[in-house]
Amino acid sequence: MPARQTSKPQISKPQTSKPRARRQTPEARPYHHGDLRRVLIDAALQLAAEGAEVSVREAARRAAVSPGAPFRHFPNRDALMAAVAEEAQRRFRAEIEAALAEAPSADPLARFRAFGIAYVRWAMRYPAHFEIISTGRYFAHGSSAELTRDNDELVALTERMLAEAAEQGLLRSTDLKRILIAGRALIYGFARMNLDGHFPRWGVAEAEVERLAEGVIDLFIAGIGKS
Amino acid sequence: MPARQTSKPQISKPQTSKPRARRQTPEARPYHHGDLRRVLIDAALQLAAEGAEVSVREAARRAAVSPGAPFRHFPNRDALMAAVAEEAQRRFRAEIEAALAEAPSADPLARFRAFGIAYVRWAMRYPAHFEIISTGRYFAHGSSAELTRDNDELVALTERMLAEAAEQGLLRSTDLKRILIAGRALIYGFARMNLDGHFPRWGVAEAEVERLAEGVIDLFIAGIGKS
DNA sequence: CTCGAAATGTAATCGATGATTACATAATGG
DNA sequence: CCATTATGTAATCATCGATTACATTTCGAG
Repeated sequence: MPARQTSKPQISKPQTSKPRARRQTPEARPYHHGDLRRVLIDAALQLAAEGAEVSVREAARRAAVSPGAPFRHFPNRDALMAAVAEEAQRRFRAEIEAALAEAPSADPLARFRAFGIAYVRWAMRYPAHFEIISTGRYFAHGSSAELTRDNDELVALTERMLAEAAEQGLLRSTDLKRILIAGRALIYGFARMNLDGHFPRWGVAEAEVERLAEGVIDLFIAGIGKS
Repeated sequence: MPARQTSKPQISKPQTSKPRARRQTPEARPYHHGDLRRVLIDAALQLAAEGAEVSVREAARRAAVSPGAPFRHFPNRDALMAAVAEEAQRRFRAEIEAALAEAPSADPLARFRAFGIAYVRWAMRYPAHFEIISTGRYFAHGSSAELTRDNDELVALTERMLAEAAEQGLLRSTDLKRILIAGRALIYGFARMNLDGHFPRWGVAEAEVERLAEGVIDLFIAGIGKS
C-alpha cells in the first residue's frame, strides 16, 4: 500500500466545467469545492471503514484537494476526527433507536436485550466507526457537545429501561446503578472483545459471535431477574 | 513538548570508561551499549506509562543512541511494540497470579472474584500497558508466541475456576462457555470503560470505581450462582 | 452592477516520524 | 592476533500534521 507517487503534478484542474452550483438549501454553502467539509468527513469515514490510518492528507487526496485545504475547515486533525465521530455516533444512535422501535415497549428487559444486541451488531458491522466513538483515543471526547449529548441520551435510555423493570418488580436487586453499569460493561466488553480480536483466542468462531452475544445477554438478564 | 533540537551534535560519546562488561549469564549479551534491546523496551514502556506517544526515535533518544540503532534489534516499530507488550503481559500475569495465591483455593467463585478485581485494578494502575496488551492495535497480536501463551494460560485459569464451580454444584447453568465469556466480557468491559473514559459520563467518580468494580463482579457472581 | 472584503483553496515549507542504506567500530573466537 | 560479525552512526527518503504567503472565487453593500 505504500510507495505513493509524491511527484504527481496534481493535474492542475482545468476548472472549466462546473457551471455555477446554485445553492439549494436556505443555509447556503457552495463555495469553490462545493462542500469540502462534508466530503472530507465522508472520506475520513470511509478511510476508517477500510481499516486504513486516517490522515488529513489522504482525506484531502480523496477529495482531490491540496494538503492544506482541510485546515480551512478544521483547525487540526483532531477536529476532523471529532466531526467524523459525531457523524458515526449519529448513525449509531439512529440504528439503536430503530432497533428499539421494533421491540415490545411493554417489556423493559426485552428492550434491554434488544438494545444490547443492536449495540453489539453495530459494533461488529462498523468496527472502525465504533472504535472512534467509543475510545476517545482519536480526539478529546468532551470536545464535542453533540457527541456528549447523543451519548448521554443513550445512557438515559438504558437507565429508563431498568427503572421501569424495577417498577414492575422484575429485578432481584434494587441497586439500579450497579445493574446499569454491569449491563453496559457486559455489552461494551463483549463488543470490544470482538473488536480487539480476543475471540479467536477464546475458541469463538466469527460465525458464532452474534449468537453468543444473545446468549451472554440472556444470561445476564436471567441473572438480574427475579426468581 | 515539541521543538526538540534536531541539530544537537549528539555529544560524540567519549566512551572512555566502561571497562569491559563481562558477561554473566550463559546466554552472552554485552556488546557496545550493554543491552540496548532491554533499555529500549524499558524506555518504550515508560513512554507509554507517561501517556506519551511511543516512537522508536524517542526510545532511542532516551537510550542515548542514534535513531537507526533500534532497528538492529527490532525489524520495525511493531516488533518493538510486541516486545513491550510481552513485558507488560508478563507483569500483568504475575500480578494476577499473586492475587490468586492469596485467595481461598477451596472456593472457585471467590477465586473468580479475586481474579476479576485484580484484573480491573491492574488495568487501572497501568492503563497504557493494559491498552497495549489488550487491543492489538499496536502490533499484530498473533505475532508473539509468548504473548499468546501467557494469554491462553490466563484464559485456562478462569476456565478451570468455573469448571470447578460447576463440579461443586454452585452454578445455575451448565453452559460454561457462555458463563466464561460473559464473565470476561464484564470484567474486560468494566476495565475498558474506565480506560476509555466512560465513567465520568455515567456519573461514576474516580474514587468510586474500584468499589463499583467489586459490586459489579459480585452482582455477576450472584447472578450465575445457584438459588 | 461593481468592487472590495471575506471565504476558500494552492504552493511551499517546517519539524517529526518510521524506515533503509552505506559506513565505521568494537567484541568474539578460531 | 586478526578476521568475522554484531552493533551503532550518519545520511537520506517519503509521509505526516501544521503553518504561512499568496491566489482566486464568492458575496453583499453601495
